[in-house]
Amino acid sequence: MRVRIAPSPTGDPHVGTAYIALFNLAFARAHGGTFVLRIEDTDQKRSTAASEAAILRSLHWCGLLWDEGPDIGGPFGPYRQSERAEIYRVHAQILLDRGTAYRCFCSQERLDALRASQRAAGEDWRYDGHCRALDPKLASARAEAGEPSVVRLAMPLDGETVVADVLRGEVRTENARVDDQVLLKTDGLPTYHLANVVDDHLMEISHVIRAEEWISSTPKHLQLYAAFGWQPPVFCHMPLLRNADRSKISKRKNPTSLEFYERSGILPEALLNFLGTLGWSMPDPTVDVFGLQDFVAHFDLARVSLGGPVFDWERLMHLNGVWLRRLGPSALASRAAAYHRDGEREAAIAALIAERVPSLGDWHHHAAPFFGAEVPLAAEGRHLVIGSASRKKNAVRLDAAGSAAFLEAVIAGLEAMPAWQAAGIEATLRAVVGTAGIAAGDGFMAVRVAVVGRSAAPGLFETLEVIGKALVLVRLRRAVAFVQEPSALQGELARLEAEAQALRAALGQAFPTPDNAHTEVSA
RNA sequence: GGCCCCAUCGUCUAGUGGUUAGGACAUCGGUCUUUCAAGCCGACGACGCGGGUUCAAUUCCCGCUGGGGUCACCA
Repeated sequence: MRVRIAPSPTGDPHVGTAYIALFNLAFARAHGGTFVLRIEDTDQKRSTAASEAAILRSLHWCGLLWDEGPDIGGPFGPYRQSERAEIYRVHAQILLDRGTAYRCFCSQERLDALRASQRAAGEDWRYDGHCRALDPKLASARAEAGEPSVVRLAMPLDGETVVADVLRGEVRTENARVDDQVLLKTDGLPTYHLANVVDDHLMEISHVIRAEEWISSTPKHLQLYAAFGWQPPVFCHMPLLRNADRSKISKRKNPTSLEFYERSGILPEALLNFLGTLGWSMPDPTVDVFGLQDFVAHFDLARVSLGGPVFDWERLMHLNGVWLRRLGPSALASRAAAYHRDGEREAAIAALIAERVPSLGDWHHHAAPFFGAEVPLAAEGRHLVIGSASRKKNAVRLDAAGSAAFLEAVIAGLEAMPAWQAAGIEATLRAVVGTAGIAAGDGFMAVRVAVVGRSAAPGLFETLEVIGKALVLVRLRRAVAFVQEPSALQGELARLEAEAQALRAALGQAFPTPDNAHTEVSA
C-alpha cells in the first residue's frame, strides 16, 4: 500500500498538513506500506522554494518522516510537480487524442462575462462548453500557431459519478453538475486535478487520504481515471479541523503555522498525540495519551469519526504538560536547553538584551519574551488602549476604540511582508501608524506590549524580527481578542485595587500615621 | 443560493436496538503542600427537533433545523 501527503508550498507549514500527514503515515506504517511526500507547486505565482523548505523542515520536526520525497528521492521521482511538466503535457495530449479533453480558447473576459450573466440569471457557474464543439484538428492547429489556450476535461453530460469513500460510503454526483475543469493552464502547467491524478497513478498511490474539502472535486478525479483507463485509488476524506466557531481552521482564528508550535515550546510528541485525538480515538477510550508508536500499533482508518473537530489550544497544552512531565527531569532539562539554545537566534537575542543584563542571572528574565506562545497582557494591558505614557502635544492619541482596528491593521501589514527583517517591519509599522493617524509612540507601545508583554524592552523592530513572524502574529491576534474583551482588564484592575487596599491596610497597621490610623478606626 | 458532507456534555471523544450514556480537557469544590503548579478525590455537564420502524430507540429510516465544505487557468 502506498499513500502520500501532497502539500502546496504557498505559505507557512500548516497544521492541517501535519494532521493529514499523520493519518497517512499511520496508515502506511500500520499496513507495512510506503509514505510518499510530493510537492504540488504547479501554481507558479504562489509557490516558493522557501515555503517548500519550511514545510519539509516542519514535518521533520513533527517526526512525520516520509519514505520517498523530493529531498531523498525514490523510485517514482521526481517528487516535485514543477519538474514533471512534460509528464502532464503528454498525459493531457492523450486525453486530447481520445477526445475526453479539448482545447479552450476562451478569454478571461469571456469567462468573466459568462460567469456574470449566469450569476445574474441565478444559475450555477459552469463553463458553457463553447470550445467543446471546436474541431480538434483546427483547435490543435490554432494552439500550435501560438494562440493561448487551456485544456479542459470533457465531462460526461449525463449519468452520475459515484465516489466510494471509505468513511462515508457512496457519494453520488450528477455529471451534468460538474464543470469542464481546466486541466492544463495557459502557462502549460497542470491544475491540481490533472497533476494529482496523473501523479497518484504513476506513483502507484493506493489510498488517497486527504481533507474533506476535496470531496466535491473527487468526481472530476474519478472521471480522469476513467478517461485514462486507470484503476482509481481508494478514497478517504478526513474531517476538516475547525476554529472555535466551527469554520474551517484559519490563521485568523487559530495559530496554524507549525513553526508557531515549535517556537511556542510544544513538544512534537504532544502535537502528534493531540492531532491523533482529533477525529480518532484509541480502541480503549480511556487511553488518551499515546505516542506515534502506539497510534500506529492501534491505527484503524475505520475509527475515524466525521464531526469536524475544534482545535482546542487548552487541550493541546494539557497534553504538552503530560508529555513534558513524562520526560523525567534530565530529559526535560536537555529538551528545554535545546529549545532555548538555537544558534543564530540566541546570539541575536543576546545582542538585543546585552545592555539590559547586569549579570548572567538576569539573562532569562530579559530573554523570556522571545520564547513561548503567550505573553502576559494584563500587567501592562493599559498600554494597549492608551499607548505610550509619554505625551507629545498635538499628537492624536491612541484610544480604546481604535486599538483593535489598529492592531488588526498591523497584523494585515506584517502578514503581507514577503521578508521578515527589522527594516521592513519598521517601514510597515510606520505606514500603519501613519494611516491610523495616531501618535507613533502610542502605536509602537501598543505593539510592544501586545507582542512582548512589557512596556520596557529592547528596540521594537529588531525584537519583532528575532521573535519571529509566526509568534508575533499569533500574539498580536491574542492582543486583539484581549482588548475586545474589556473584562480581562477590568478583572485585573479589580484585583489590583483589592490588593492595593489590603496593602494599604497592612501598611496602616504597621506604620500608623494620624491619617491612616484614622482610616483604621473608622473602618 | 445549487450540490455535497456532518450532528453524543462548553470542547475532544467512547458507545449500544434494552447502559446509572463511559473517558479526557475546561469549569467548580475538596485534598496534599511553605507558595504555585502537578497529583489525588468529587461535582457540574450531552444523545438538536419532529415523524416513522420496533416490545424497545441516542443507536435504523425519512423530514426539519443547525453546522461545515464546495462551486477558479489556487491547491
